[in-house]
Amino acid sequence: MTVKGRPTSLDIAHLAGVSQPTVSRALRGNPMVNADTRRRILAIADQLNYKVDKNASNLRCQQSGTLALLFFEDPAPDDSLINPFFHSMMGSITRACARRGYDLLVSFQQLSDDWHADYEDSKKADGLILLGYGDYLQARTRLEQLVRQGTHFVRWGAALPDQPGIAIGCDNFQGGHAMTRHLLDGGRRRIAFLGDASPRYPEFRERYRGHVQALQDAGLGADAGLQVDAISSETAGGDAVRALLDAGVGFDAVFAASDLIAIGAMRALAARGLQIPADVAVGGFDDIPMAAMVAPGLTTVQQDTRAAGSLLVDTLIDAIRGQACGHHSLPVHLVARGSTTT
Amino acid sequence: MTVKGRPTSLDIAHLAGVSQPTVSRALRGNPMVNADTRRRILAIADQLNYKVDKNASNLRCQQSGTLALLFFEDPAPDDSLINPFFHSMMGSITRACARRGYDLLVSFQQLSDDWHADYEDSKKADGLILLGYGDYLQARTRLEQLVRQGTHFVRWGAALPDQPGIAIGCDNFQGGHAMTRHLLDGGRRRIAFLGDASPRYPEFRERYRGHVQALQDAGLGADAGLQVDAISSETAGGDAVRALLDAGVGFDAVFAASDLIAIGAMRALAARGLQIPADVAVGGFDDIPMAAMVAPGLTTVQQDTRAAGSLLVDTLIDAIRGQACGHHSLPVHLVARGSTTT
DNA sequence: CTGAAAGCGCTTACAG
DNA sequence: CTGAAAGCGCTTACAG
Repeated sequence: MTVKGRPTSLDIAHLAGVSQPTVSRALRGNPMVNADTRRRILAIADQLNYKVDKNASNLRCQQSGTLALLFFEDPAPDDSLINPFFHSMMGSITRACARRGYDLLVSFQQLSDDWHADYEDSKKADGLILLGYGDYLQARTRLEQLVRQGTHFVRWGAALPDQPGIAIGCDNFQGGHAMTRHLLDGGRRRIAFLGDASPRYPEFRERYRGHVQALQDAGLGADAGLQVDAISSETAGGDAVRALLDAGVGFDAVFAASDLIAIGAMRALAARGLQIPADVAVGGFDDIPMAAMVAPGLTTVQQDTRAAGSLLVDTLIDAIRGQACGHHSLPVHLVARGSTTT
Repeated sequence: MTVKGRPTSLDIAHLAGVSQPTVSRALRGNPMVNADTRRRILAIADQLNYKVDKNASNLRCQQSGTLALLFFEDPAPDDSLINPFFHSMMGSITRACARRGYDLLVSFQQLSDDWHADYEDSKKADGLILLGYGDYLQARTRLEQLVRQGTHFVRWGAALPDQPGIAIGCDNFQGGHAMTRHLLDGGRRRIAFLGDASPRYPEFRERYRGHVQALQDAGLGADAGLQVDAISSETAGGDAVRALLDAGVGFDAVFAASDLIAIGAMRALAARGLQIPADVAVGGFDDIPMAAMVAPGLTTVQQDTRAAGSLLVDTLIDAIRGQACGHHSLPVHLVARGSTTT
């Protein structure tokens, strides 16, 4: 029982003495097929290590059983670290896809370029997952274009009402609020916020809004001089702290909009001889693995990447199947470590 | 100029007033096509946002323009950290694929399960890249099966002569040798080696062989009592150090077969009140981002993941195109930090 | 330089 | 329960 090259369903049909469509039916578990016939077919297929040709099958069925993950990275000149938070998301998305029986195409995109987002148009994928697309205002036009084209997609980001497409995110406002309340509870009063709080970065902005709300809840006002823009990198965190120190702005705590910023800030503080948390408490956001490794451990707001990955995949599959779905935001969880407590 | 649903090449043909094959030729850059005709076709295709249906194209051409990355992970009960080294590899493989014009399917595999390695059989991918497949002796049977089936694949691992398929790895022997020489140069004489040195983990074994060779080059013998098995995790590193201390084995340096092991070892040493590097110097392997973050910084052997990713992808594509290729090993580079020097 | 024809390997109505 | 037929959207000899 041998066949030249990879076997086709026609080869199986010949060997089983049935027609090719019957092989197809048996393989797909069509209940109409006689049980004996099915068994014979499956045995032969197994023996020949036959696998359905997905190109043929997908062409006929007009779908691919595949999702595409578009991961956007800054074209950093120094080839610096990708935010480990996204690594974690990528892992959970991969696993969620496997659970749902979808394959996953992964593509790293340059923010500067035109997006290479034609996986659905070329029928290689049934939908897209967008991760880390940078400046929201710049991305917005392209997101709207995807919506217009009828592309199925979900993105990780701020789940705000007026945004195009479907966004899944964590409750950034709540996270920002929790961190600042935690710092206030520890007796801190002058809390610097490191992170871009403009509409370009809606997630950071929400964290900042939560921060301001917590201050107000405590009867305090937000000091604009204590907010410093920073993108999510260690370098930016160090720069922000140095800018504050050099400007002579007094502060007893730092709330960094991401752990990478926080870690950069911790280094810069230590380099200037400041003790953490004695002189300055530091809080972050994400709970990347490094947060637990640095000394002292970094207090941070944990995002549940496992739930996030599942929800992204499930929501996208719902959208592909034509089920209406909207934004969704996930609860967060404060993890207290040595950088804010003694 | 509108079309119901996603446009096909036939739609373009109608609009351009040519036959469908001419559209196909124009789109693929066939030089036979009249320049004016081509321009007209491209303009229409662009306007309709037409993309070639990859399922149809791949079916006809019998290839997919896609590679599959099989990433094996231990079914760790605690959902612990994936070795960050593999994250880095994944990034460089993704980028290398993009450069070569291939798409990349990513699949996380459970070590325990049967491998889900039928991407090539089902024509979803032209070849496989294997990363982190655990115990080599257990994997060997499956690797041999892939070879027998004629599957195109490359794997990251020890590039040793008698292994099935094509392996790309770093020069583990050289790396092991360099680290131990570095520790000896620093005046250390009792160097514990943490890592499984059995044929189950050929990469660790090579690192160990390099270590032993460096000892011999210095006129020293290897003390079997100083080698402790450990898989690549912080937990295993901590366990190994505690086992040595509890057994009362004296040592003034630790050479961990991976950075994760080293970091676990550093924590365990610190917990027992030992100073790094004063009491015990610590060296690792991989140069994961955390190695630079821990205090003191971890001296380690850097693997060039960028070159590795490119080489894996290039070699696989060569193999797919029928070009003979063999194992390949990449140079390594010692990075000295505070864990071994003052 | 271009068109008519065949065919990649499936899946799914349509008959029987 | 099963087979003959059509067709998914391309690409590539083969004619002209």
